Amino acid sequence: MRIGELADVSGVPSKTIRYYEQAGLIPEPPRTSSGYRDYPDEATTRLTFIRDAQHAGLTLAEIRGILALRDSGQAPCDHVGDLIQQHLAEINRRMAELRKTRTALRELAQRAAETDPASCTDTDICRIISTPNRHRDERTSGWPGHSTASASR
Amino acid sequence: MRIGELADVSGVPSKTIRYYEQAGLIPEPPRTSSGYRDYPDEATTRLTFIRDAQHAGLTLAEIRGILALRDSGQAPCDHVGDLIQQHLAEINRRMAELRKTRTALRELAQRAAETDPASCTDTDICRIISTPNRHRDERTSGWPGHSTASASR
DNA sequence: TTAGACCTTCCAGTGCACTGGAAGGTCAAG
DNA sequence: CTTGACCTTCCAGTGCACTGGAAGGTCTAA
Repeated sequence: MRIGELADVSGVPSKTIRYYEQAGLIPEPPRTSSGYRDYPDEATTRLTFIRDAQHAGLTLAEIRGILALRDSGQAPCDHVGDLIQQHLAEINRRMAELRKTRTALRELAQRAAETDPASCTDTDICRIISTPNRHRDERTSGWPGHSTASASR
Repeated sequence: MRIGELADVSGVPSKTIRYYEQAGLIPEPPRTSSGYRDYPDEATTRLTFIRDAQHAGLTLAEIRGILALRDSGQAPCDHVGDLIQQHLAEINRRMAELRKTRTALRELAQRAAETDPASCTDTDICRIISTPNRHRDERTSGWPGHSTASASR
């Protein structure tokens, strides 16, 4: 498979695929006689994994580490086991943070549901909501006063 | 509370706090007579939320949107409800991706546990594992051959 | 009153993850 | 044999999220 086809099936641009190679995320593929990159089918799986992990918020450096671990396959010394555990802990940490954010958002949805939607007829208000601080020097300080009884953590 | 204290209690550098203000993530606080920023206690909660959401993989633009929604408080028109639902969907998407990554990592841990740790005595091998492609022009193409029976998705 | 810690604005630089474009080689169809 | 799509390398630029540093004002403690 040449780079363009891989780009099509994986949804990752050719440019980005070359960049990933250069960044050590995917190994250098064999070349055709004319110098074109010639990818095996597994390449799509790998790119899919990279994109999944990335959308989940992992950096390329972290993903590179995970992939390297995975590629090593035959040499899982204690150190590698530790690394895997570290990555798992990191992922669990991130999921916890995502859950917190989701909870905050659900509370918001709750508040929104409880207020009468009919009370908003002017589209300008919504525009203000979606783009804050576009209209400076308001009279108010802007700090929301909703119950935040002293800081946690 | 002045910016330095807020930085200390929240763990977010003063520079970054000013940057968040300029970026519309936190409102402009009142100033002391000498022009120093004077933050209310809620500021720490807000910074904590920003950091949580960020560690979860949300961009500042997304977080800004969520905070703006939250600040609006009293004007939840249908449009705002939609936005909340969009953000929730996005977060669920990200959590699904995080779960996929975690599953991949757990399989890895499984493989590592099944192989004899005593088979690895040389620290060099581990060093190779943690920093791939630092040693180019190897004889192998580098593509791992482990069972990836045709691409999914 | 002066040292030192803290604050202000402004502007420039950094690292990550791409992304665009130039300049040129390859290949199948017309 | 030429057109056009595809590929190659290399280098430069972009957007995001900071981060550092200059130049200067403020405040407390010795």
